[in-house]
Amino acid sequence: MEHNNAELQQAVKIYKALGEPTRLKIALLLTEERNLCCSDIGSKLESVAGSTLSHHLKQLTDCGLLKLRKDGTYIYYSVNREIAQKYAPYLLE
Amino acid sequence: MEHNNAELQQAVKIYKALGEPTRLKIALLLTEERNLCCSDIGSKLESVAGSTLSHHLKQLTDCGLLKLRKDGTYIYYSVNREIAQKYAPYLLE
DNA sequence: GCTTTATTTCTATATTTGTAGAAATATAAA
DNA sequence: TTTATATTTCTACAAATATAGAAATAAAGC
Repeated sequence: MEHNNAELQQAVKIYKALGEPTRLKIALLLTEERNLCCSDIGSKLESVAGSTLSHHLKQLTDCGLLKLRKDGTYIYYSVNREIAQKYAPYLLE
Repeated sequence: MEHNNAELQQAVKIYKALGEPTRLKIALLLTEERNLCCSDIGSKLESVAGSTLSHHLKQLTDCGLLKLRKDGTYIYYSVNREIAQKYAPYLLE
């Protein structure tokens, strides 16, 4: 097994990110529909403060699970399908 | 997407279990080598108290990721490869 | 029976984490 | 420039969690 330490740490980050109900829902939303922005996602969830959402999106992005594209004031998020395939194909089912 | 609520909750549990360094290491150990008992695992990790290990193994078992087989005083753990394949094939790489 | 070994449960504690309000930053539109 | 919208950062706090020591439980061997 060639799981070096850096890869192991990334795996922990990814699984930690997905091991929380709101973040898993966000990840699933973004596999169904690409290019949603923060407020789009907020409106599809129930009662999550903007600051909380931002915090969750940061974790999902930092671990490499989400890609983002900035456009003006908006930031559009999508799932990095390669990473999802490797670590959590359940998302893509 | 047919992710019903029960399945979603299991997914959260699985990813939460894997989102912690010690537990991820345990899961990886058990994909390499089947049928290790609690104390075998303890001796392959560094400085983890028995009670802590028991706690981690419970989480990994409760979410369905580990199977166990009792034999006398020993409990042998193995990875449920079907679950791993679905949720975290990274473990099997 | 007693002793040893394996594991769990109980209890406590320090740390991490999810949450949101308020203030700050950034960009666009009027 | 002023206003509105999108997002982040700061701050605080309650809840969850990882940890381990001690006691309890369970099974095997003597």
